[in-house]
Amino acid sequence: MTAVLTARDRARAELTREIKEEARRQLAAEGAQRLSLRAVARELGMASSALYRYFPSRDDLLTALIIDAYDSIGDSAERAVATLPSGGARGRWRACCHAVRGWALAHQHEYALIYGSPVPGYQAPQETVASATRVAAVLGGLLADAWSARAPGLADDARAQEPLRQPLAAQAAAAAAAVAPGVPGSMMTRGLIAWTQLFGMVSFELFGQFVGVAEPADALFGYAVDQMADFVGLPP
Amino acid sequence: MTAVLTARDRARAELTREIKEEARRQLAAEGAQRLSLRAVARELGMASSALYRYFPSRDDLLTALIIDAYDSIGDSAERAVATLPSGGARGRWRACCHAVRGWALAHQHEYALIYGSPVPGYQAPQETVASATRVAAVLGGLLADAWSARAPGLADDARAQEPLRQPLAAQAAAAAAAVAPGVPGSMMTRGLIAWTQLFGMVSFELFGQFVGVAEPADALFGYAVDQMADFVGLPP
DNA sequence: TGTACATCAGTGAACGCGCGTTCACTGATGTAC
DNA sequence: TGTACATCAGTGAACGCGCGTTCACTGATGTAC
Repeated sequence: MTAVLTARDRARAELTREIKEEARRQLAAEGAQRLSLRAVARELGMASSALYRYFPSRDDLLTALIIDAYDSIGDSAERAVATLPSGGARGRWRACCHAVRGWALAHQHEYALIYGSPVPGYQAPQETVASATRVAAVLGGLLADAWSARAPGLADDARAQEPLRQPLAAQAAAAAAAVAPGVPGSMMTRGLIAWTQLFGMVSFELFGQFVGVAEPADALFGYAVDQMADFVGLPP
Repeated sequence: MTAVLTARDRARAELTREIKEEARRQLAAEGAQRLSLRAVARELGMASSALYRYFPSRDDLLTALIIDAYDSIGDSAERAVATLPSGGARGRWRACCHAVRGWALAHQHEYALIYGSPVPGYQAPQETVASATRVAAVLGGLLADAWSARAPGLADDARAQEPLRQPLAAQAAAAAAAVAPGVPGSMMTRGLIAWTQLFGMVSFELFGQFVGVAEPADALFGYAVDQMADFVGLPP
């Protein structure tokens, strides 16, 4: 046994990647329900039974794709924010929100896989949680930055510190502890609301609710992003 | 030919209803992808080919269910508002939002059918639009009421009349003309944002994004509804 | 370094399933005269 | 009111499809001595 990968190990890693890539291609083309092990194997020129050496079942392949999708959109959001280290909280907020929408438009079926209706009969395992949290963590980080850099004594301050009732106060405190340390409950709750607004709007656009109402949705989206930045209390 | 329905006509109407009912039952139990004509026929004790006398294809049955679902949630929203004729715009706003969430929780797969990721290969025909608009029309109606009953000269007034850039101004004007006559563009745009927030939050709750974050989501939802009422400019 | 054995990847056939849709048919219901 | 014909509902068999998964197998790669 050696620390260097054997040829077998390398081949295995390589093929695992290829299987996921082909599966992702089919997912993008046809959607999750149409994704079939047999079609993936066919496209890869191997027997369908061979895939079982790599993924014990179709659900496990789906899980891998789900994790990859969460990581991919999380990456986008993180990179968008990282390229603007000095952009101010609002600039980074905008960048993050637009990165989310951009990723969603470019990966519609992957977006549907993770933010759309759950695949029937499929139960997402615990392993997806860490990846699923990344976008929320970026937004939460911005709230935390803005809060810790606040000008003390502003009117916003008071509003951000309105007391909340239980169980909302406890939920907000737990969420803040997880993604936005130091942020008070009321501001955190507003952050949660803005979070649902962001994905609600992207989903409406992708899933066809904007047909005849807001097409293209670029302007509405940009406006909403700024309104929500105000709403959560980011400085102008 | 007579105005009275023949026995044949009555039987046909009856069976059409029964088919939709059974289909809805399976939809609720298993989700849209698992809905099959054969299973419906089996449950009804008839040959699967017999269903083709009533629906030319599976997609047509789906369309009928989609329209029924939109009408059902639209009914809920309309009735919730109608029972509070003197409740004030905010009370009716709350009632409408809670009716939407309540319906969604009680009809999860039907909700997913109309507000979740589109069924692959299925294209919603034009006939669904009228039913799909009903909830938005209720919310828009509340905006229109609040706007026409406003106390002139308030600060809110000015904010509601901020000018918008194109194409947002045109989209907002068209939306207002459709569901909220008289409402200025900026207020209408806020209404659209609140609309996406409402369904975004319901979808997050139903589709599992709140796991470990906001469970139960009642308190957060109630809070968000009030925040959005403020946001669109409803009086307290 | 060479050999004997164990591990693993990949094959191809098969199982068992359920689906949407078509079609020629039988028998009942409705219609025109 | 009675009869001849047309319309329609429902049947049952069949077509053709694709799927996930299992299993006994072959041959290549890795490991221990």
